[in-house]
Amino acid sequence: MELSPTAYVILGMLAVHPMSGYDIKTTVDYSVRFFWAASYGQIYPELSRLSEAGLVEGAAEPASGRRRTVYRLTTAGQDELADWLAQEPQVFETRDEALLKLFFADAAPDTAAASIDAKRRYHEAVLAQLREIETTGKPEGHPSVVLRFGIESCEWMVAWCEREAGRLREGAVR
Amino acid sequence: MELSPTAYVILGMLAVHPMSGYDIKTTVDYSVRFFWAASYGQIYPELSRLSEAGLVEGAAEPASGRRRTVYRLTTAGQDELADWLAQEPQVFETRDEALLKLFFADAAPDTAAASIDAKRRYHEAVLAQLREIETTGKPEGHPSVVLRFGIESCEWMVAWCEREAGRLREGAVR
DNA sequence: GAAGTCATGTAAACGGTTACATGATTTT
DNA sequence: AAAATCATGTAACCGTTTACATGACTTC
Repeated sequence: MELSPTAYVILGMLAVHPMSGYDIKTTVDYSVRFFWAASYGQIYPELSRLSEAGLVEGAAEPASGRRRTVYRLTTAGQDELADWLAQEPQVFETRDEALLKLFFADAAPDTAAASIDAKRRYHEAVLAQLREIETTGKPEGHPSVVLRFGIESCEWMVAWCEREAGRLREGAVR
Repeated sequence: MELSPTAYVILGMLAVHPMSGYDIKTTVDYSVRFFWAASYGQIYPELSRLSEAGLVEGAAEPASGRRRTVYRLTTAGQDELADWLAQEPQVFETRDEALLKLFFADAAPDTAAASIDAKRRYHEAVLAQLREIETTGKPEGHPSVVLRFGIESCEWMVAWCEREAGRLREGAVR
């Protein structure tokens, strides 16, 4: 079967434990969104497709009066997820507007410092969120490895921005 | 004016010196594509739009019989680029399928090593390309700062993958 | 002569975001 | 009573990729 990576995010989340589309969105926003975001506009239609394909199964489980559909992985869904995990990852993409502006900064050299600054602040903000997740969530297993990656790579990014901002101030680039 | 970031990639490239759509694509593939890719399907229509908006100007400059349109920035285009450079960068996005698979690897623990391995090989490949660009292109000014960022961040990524692969082999995660 | 490169462009499809709509429950 | 949260979904739009089409010149 050929599914979009975002479909596998859903399968992966349901592998941990059954949950609603709303729960999936909340969990994604708390975890993988830093390297794979997902919106309601994807999650709900994708859940329908996965259900039709027999990879997940939804059951009405109203919580305190609110209608609610909790999905769980089927055996076929577990197999599909395992197959995907065994395949070589293909997608490595970055969109970094700060690097883009820095690259073109010869056309307006006095903007370079602000671009590096914004990049530093972005990574600092992510770092704060990840540290929050580390202390409140106390993740284990492979998610904790990925979280450590996030924290350490952000630390590296912040350090690079500080170092390069310093070099700019010294006039090393012009 | 509200343009897509990819439009600014075009403006930025033309700020260095006038060139054709084909040249822009070649240059992008050799430089910013690691953090901002662009395809012909974007470049040619975007050049038309920018031309209509008066930000670039095209002139027929056939090279050895082949028809060819060389674009250059207008004064308005230079202003537009400078305005954009002065604005705070907004887009910071990463899509990393290896981290995604690693995150879900509790569902198939023996796949984790291969995902980290693939990530390491990806960054090694990029590193080789960037080092090639460094030796053959000898970039200066801000592009060289960005290139150094690319090289050093890739080195960090490769080192992280090696370290974490080692920890996995030692059975530190399960 | 074939393959590769220079060069321009379009159309379809895809993945994803944003905004909107709805409505119940819970918290302030 | 109002604001926030839980919960589900759709429609429009946007940016991007991929595939295709065309054709001339250059290199092997």
